[in-house]
Amino acid sequence: MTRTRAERGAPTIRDVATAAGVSNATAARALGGYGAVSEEARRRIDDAAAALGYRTNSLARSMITGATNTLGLIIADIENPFFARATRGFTDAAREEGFEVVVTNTDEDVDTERTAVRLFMEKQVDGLVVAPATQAMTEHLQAALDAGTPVVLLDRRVPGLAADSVLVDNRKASEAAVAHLTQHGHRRIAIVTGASLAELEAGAARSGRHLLSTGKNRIDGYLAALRRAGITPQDEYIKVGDFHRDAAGGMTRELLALPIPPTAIFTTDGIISLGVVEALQEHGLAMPEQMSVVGFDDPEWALVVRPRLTVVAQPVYELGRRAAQRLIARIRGDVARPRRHHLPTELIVRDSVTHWSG
Amino acid sequence: MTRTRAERGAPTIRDVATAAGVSNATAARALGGYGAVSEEARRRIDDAAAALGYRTNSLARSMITGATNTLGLIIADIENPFFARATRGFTDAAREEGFEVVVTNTDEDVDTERTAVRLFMEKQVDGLVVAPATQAMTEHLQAALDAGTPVVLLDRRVPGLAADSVLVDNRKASEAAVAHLTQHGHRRIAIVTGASLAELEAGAARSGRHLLSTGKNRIDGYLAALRRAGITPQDEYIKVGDFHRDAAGGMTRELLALPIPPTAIFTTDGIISLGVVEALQEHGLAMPEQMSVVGFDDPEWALVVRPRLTVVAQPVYELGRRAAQRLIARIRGDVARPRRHHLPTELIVRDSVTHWSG
DNA sequence: TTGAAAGCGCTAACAA
DNA sequence: TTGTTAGCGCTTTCAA
Repeated sequence: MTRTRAERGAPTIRDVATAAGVSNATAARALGGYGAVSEEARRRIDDAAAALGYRTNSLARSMITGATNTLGLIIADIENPFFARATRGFTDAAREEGFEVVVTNTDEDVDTERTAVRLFMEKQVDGLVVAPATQAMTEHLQAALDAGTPVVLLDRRVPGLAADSVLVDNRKASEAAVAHLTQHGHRRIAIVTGASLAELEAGAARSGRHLLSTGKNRIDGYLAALRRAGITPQDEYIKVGDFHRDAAGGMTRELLALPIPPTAIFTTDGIISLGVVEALQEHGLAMPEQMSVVGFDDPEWALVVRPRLTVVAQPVYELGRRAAQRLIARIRGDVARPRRHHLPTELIVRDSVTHWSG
Repeated sequence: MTRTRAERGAPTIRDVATAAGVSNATAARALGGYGAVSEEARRRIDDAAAALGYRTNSLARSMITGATNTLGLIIADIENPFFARATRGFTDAAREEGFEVVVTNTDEDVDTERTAVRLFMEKQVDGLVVAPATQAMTEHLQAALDAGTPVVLLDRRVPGLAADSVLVDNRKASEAAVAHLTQHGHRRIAIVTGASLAELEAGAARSGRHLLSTGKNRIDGYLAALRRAGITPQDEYIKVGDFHRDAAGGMTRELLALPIPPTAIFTTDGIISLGVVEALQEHGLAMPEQMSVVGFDDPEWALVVRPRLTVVAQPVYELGRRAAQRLIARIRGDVARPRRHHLPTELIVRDSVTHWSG
């Protein structure tokens, strides 16, 4: 099964050329759509190609042109609706421009990410979009850049890396979400958020250092909103776990078991929102009367759950599109100074927040 | 930006060989991990490679070996949680075996599917997994097979195509779901289901011909369950639209506007379930008292919606894994007769069905 | 164990 | 407009 085309009997340009009675080069020009070919020759070549069932070998072409028309996409988890939607935006935009997409999940693991970058580079992808698992340990991204492969960061930034990033202003968006809570009289407000494996292991979550830019900015926004409202942040209201539903549920139960539990929770991601809402329901807590909730990202179920979930939504599909567009611009030679591309967020007020006058 | 490696200054095996003072061939053997190389030479080559920052060009390798270690995955929509989860299973299993994955969305469009197959073949993928948009017009799949590229079908079968398929017994699963309804006394049971664009345009939905094997089998299962219960199927209770939430909502409203509306609805897909539940809520209908619902697939929100959704669940992740495993077995030379690989489904009884004694 | 040489299927000068 | 001739970077005989 591991044979060259010829061994499998697949016709090459040479075969087509012979059959059409022209030279190798002429057939290549007609089939490749470059250079000048007479009508007459083109017809004979097309006929011969059709008769033989000729198919281009893009590997051979890429060897010479140096372009594979393929983009690498490195994300944490395609199953996470955020990444699924961003991927959709990315692949749609890529296709519009004639590019294909190779995808890998890292599960927020830096080693996996490193391997993916290497593999994609070896495959000669024309560019990479990465949602990096950490801010530190990103030499592999720098190496890609050094090798001349454009890199665009999605959803997360890496300070010091000369690459475009496409994301929302997470700090501002979170501040708006939490301000919505303080404006409703809440003063005991918890945050349930996620971090990558490496960071959790490093205890970074605690210290607040090395957090994903996104996670860190969402916590910062939370803290800023509290401060603005004259509220002193409390450590036991800040929960950092991994990006899974069960982890979020566990953190919620810890919050509820506190001597003085919070009256509101800010969840920083759709999957976390799900875990939190589920745990609150299991606990028999009435939302929003006994517990208000604001989520980040607008999951598909936000409208069918009761109360309907109030959220800060980001334009996820557009994030993916923009990442592709920026990357392709770079591939095509754009040498402008790399910058941060911020897309707007929107606070969507529904029913999961109520006034607190405890 | 479209330059060969040499032009970008990327070192090749030749460069490493020169630096290490050995021949091209010896360096290749050491770096490629094949053939015999002395300890001494290997050390010098590895050092030189590291010093130069050498990276394999897998395109060149694939040209010769005829294998790209890449699998093509062609699905309708990565945003659909069913496909997202299947994709995750697929890529996880592929990676375990040393394969990478290229993905494309077809949106159930046959032309897009055809293009994707051609592109992937030109890229010399080692094999293809396809969730085909139709049963008819599948010459492109036959062509792939003819060219020696293994194909495995995911979730849907194509009669007459000599390819493995990995899916559940949709007829049986649907029959079980609808039987659950008849056992609860329901006699006016509707089905809301999806079909591909081509089929909808062809009016196939009406005639029941050319439906996706999966869609068709789910309708057949529904009809069988009705018949078993001595119920005569009614055309106006059979709704076929596209695989989108809004379409499902629209069909639900049509059902509710009927002179004699159904007392229960069977939804054949997670996204459709969402649209249906949403429309029922908007309509102010009490579930399950005024309307019972059974869904196909177990969406993430099934536990946070009230009533919690009763569903027939399929092992989606495992479906993706199995597809990858079958494909890789084929790539490695398995020539057993192609067969259907059925995975088990499970009826998960929750709260969205109640007895009807109208 | 090593090296020389051929060639995978295609594109890209260059000359005619 | 066409053909000739070199390769792209690697693997793979074959002989030494």
